[in-house]
Amino acid sequence: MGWAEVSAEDNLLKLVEAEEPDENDYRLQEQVGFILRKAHQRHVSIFAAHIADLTPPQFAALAKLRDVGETSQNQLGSLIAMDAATVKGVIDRLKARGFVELSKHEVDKRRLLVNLTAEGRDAIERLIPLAREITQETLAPLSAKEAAIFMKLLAKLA
Amino acid sequence: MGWAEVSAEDNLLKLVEAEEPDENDYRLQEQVGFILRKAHQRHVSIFAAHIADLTPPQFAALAKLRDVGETSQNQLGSLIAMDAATVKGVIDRLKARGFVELSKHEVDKRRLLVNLTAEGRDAIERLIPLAREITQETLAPLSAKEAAIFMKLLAKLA
DNA sequence: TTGATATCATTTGCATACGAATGAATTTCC
DNA sequence: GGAAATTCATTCGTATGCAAATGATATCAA
Repeated sequence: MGWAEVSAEDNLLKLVEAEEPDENDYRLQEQVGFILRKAHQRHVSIFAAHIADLTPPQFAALAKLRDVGETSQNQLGSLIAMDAATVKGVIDRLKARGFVELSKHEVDKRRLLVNLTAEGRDAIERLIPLAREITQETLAPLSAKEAAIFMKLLAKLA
Repeated sequence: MGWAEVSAEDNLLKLVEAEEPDENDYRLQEQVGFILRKAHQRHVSIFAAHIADLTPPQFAALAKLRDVGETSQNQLGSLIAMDAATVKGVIDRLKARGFVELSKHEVDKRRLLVNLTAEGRDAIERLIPLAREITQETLAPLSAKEAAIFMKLLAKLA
């Protein structure tokens, strides 16, 4: 096969590819959702290796309560991106462990107020240094500059 | 208070800060794990809006079976990042819907082989174009160049 | 004021996700 | 060949995560 024929075939191929970029070609491992799920799994695993007795959602609830003080259960949920059903379970388990206490709102009787106990406050203060390590280890595959770019883009996406 | 005194205080502050960069300052919403969780939630929500009758893990199983053909249940799990317990539930539900069929490995009697049914193959072929839209919409907050960078860094992280 | 809406919380049902324990079958290694 | 280790799959328990339905309370508006 001569040089010109190969070139013609190449050009035809390119034309076809331009029309149908990847008709039969769907690569699961390159899809953002699939990799996002794996990255999240990896982070949860790193978290568990550093903080064995609390899950990331439980930690998030304690950390946010430390920031904002007493809030209603649903309000806390919206601050840490959990719907009402999910946050209830998280708070129930934190209450069972003595990290938070619940009380009724005086005025609005619908609201259930959540607050840290002394034990909960001790726990979150003790765990925050470990959480810093978790963040570092999660980002460890990236250079400092890459990590900064990644965080900016990830925030845009979330 | 004189100029020199202010300067001395500033220097002291800077020294202290250099030792303890952010003792009391832990911002949950800036931690990679927290944002990763939110980004993943957003993607799942976009997925559900486009593909209502299948979850992302179920879709991943079908898409991978389309790629590799018949495999054992555990092997499929490792290809799509699911442990044995999780993949079993996913495959059970796909089987109940007629998308996959199970058979015993002739030689190695421990293995449970999974394969697409004709219906499963039709479904995945039909859904792949929607999955492309899901990827696009998930990445929509980023420019093309940003998306390319993000995917490269995310892959490094996962 | 009261009737429609909206908000807060709970419950149920379903679907990941994973550690740990178990049992069956296979492989490895002495 | 046979004991030990490994692999495949299942089951159980616990913990998110979300949709949908429900009940109680609050707010809005006619």
